[in-house]
Amino acid sequence: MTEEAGGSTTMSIQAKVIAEMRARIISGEVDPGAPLSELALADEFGVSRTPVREAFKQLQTEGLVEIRPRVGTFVTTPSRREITELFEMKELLEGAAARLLAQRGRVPEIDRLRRNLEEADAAVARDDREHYAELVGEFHDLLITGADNSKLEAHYKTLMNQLAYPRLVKTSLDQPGRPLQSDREHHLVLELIVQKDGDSAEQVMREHVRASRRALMAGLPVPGRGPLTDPTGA
Amino acid sequence: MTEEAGGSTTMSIQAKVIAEMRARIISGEVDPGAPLSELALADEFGVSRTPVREAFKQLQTEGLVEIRPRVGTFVTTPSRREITELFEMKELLEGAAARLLAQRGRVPEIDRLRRNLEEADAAVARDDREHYAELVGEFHDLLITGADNSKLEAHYKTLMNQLAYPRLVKTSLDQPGRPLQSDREHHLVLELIVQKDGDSAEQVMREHVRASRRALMAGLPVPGRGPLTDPTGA
DNA sequence: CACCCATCTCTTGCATGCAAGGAACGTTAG
DNA sequence: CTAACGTTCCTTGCATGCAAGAGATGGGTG
Repeated sequence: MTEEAGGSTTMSIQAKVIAEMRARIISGEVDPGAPLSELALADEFGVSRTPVREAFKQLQTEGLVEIRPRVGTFVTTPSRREITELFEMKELLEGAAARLLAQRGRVPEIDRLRRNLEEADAAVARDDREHYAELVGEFHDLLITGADNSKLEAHYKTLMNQLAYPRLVKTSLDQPGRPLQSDREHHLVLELIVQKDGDSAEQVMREHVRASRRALMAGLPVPGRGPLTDPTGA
Repeated sequence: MTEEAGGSTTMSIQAKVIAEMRARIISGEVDPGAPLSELALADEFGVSRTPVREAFKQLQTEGLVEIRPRVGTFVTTPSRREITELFEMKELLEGAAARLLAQRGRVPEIDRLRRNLEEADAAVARDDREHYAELVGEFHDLLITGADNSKLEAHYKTLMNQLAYPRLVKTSLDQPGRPLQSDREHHLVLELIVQKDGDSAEQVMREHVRASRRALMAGLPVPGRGPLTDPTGA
């Protein structure tokens, strides 16, 4: 959160552990609910338990792992309710970002959003869902960045990490017709932003988030199934 | 963030350190920018450096301290820009909370808000700013709690901690006429919530936050002064 | 056969020791 | 007197050892 991932030089080894573990969790490389042994990770990275332990502490604050004292550390498994809450926050923050960006007027991010949509149009046209998924991520990131509020950006990233969003996007885009619809909604939002109509931009953006959430939920396996065997998910 | 403060029993000593340090920073007991020595704190709490160190790690993720590698750990000093950003987020989240609460309809928090305002009216009437400040904090907390979104609540708390809000409220209430005005705005917001007019509730709540921010900034010492000697405040 | 209890192992929590890197200070040269 | 340099002290980063607690596993009993 504070330092961004980069080269391996000048990066403390615990920063590397944090970046690596975060990537694994977000990408789904490690399953939700899976136990993370300090010792095993330490051996794997060739370091002692200490930096691994401190990495866990930070990942816990970010909401990615859960440390149960004297028991173990586990990858967080968001309950259904939490997922709903996370999307509510996503809608809120992205809507606000759209409005803020509209208020800022002509800034570089606008151009980058334009280029993003040009590429996206092409990707949709040739049904390249993989690439389109990346562009969707970039679109939302650009929107947030364009709001020019570092706190909003930081909290947004935390939320997306908890959702393991990159993994989810593809699911929603597998819904028939969703990519085209999504692309259209992006165009509309950008247009309203360019017109400096902040209110409408926020409104449409929020509706877009809700739509994407619906498409996503529809593509999920089964309501009660998944790694949510844990009864703590109230 | 994950565990709430409570009795000293069954609480790991690092949790105690975290709670204590957080309280000190928020209350202003330690000045922004002040160095926090691991060793000194460890001695004071009668523990080793390890739990203090882990506490720092978490407080850093919460944005309350800054760990400069090989140099030291310091209480964060939000730049002027960051304060603006934090208030922007405050406005956003509290506005959303008001709307969400309005949508929820009749819930216990509504009654608690009513009782809060009754007490607040009395406090304002007898010019008890101290007590009113507490009630203001409770009002906003109840609003957030009433939104029934744990993520929103968690992020809100983090933001308020970064603002060292409890300390700021009193400043803003020292503006002449501000308590009465503030109390009125609270009443209006609650009324709109009861009427289930979410849109208006959000709008009025956001305006209220902006007003309180203005009152607060007006009461601050001097724009460029204070512990903000750090030129990083772009 | 089912259930309860003791033990045993694996987990993390904390204490401590050592090393590397900054920053500040005193010193010395110009 | 000023400025540059070398040294010293203080800071955190990491490794390791020990102890306490939770969970699993086995044996014993009703």
